[in-house]
Amino acid sequence: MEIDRFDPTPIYQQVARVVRDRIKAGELKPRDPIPSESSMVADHGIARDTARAAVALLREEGWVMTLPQRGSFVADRENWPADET
Amino acid sequence: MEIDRFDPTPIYQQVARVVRDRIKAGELKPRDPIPSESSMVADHGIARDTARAAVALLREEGWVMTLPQRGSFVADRENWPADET
DNA sequence: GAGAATTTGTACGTATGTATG
DNA sequence: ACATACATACGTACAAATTCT
Repeated sequence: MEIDRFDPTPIYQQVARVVRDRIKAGELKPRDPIPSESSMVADHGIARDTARAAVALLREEGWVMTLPQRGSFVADRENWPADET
Repeated sequence: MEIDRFDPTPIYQQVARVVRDRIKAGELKPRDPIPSESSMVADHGIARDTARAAVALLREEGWVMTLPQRGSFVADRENWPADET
């Protein structure tokens, strides 16, 4: 189970972790699109707010970049954070 | 009127501008609390989402800092942005 | 100390606008 | 015309920490 609602960790952080782990694992490569807000909502049964918060966190951490009206994409390796999570 | 719904500028940016202008004018000084989300909702007739977005913007710009469960406060002068707005 | 009020954090739902494919 | 995708904005609810009475 990727999202655990009994885990006190905020759901948006859990969702961010799922995506972050996929990036770290190389499953999602630089310039690949990450799941859209809508698909996160559908996949995890979460609210749009929560999906947006997850993406915002990943963006702040430097893992992804968002192009308005186009989507969010895995950042190029130069922009990846060293570790911090 | 401070908030103009016919102005295409996003409302959260208009609200942020109101607070930013009060800081610039010295009406709100470093370490002073800025209006709470609730009071912004009441004062401007906006949703809490919008108020939070305004505060988030001011925080990103460096004008204020937020202490969880306490409020948001005008940042110390050293942290004020040069201009950028 | 007890209880109420305040304030931010999180989360859900919904709708409209705008841009792109 | 239609589907996709993000941005903005409305509403609601509860939790946790702090502050006030």
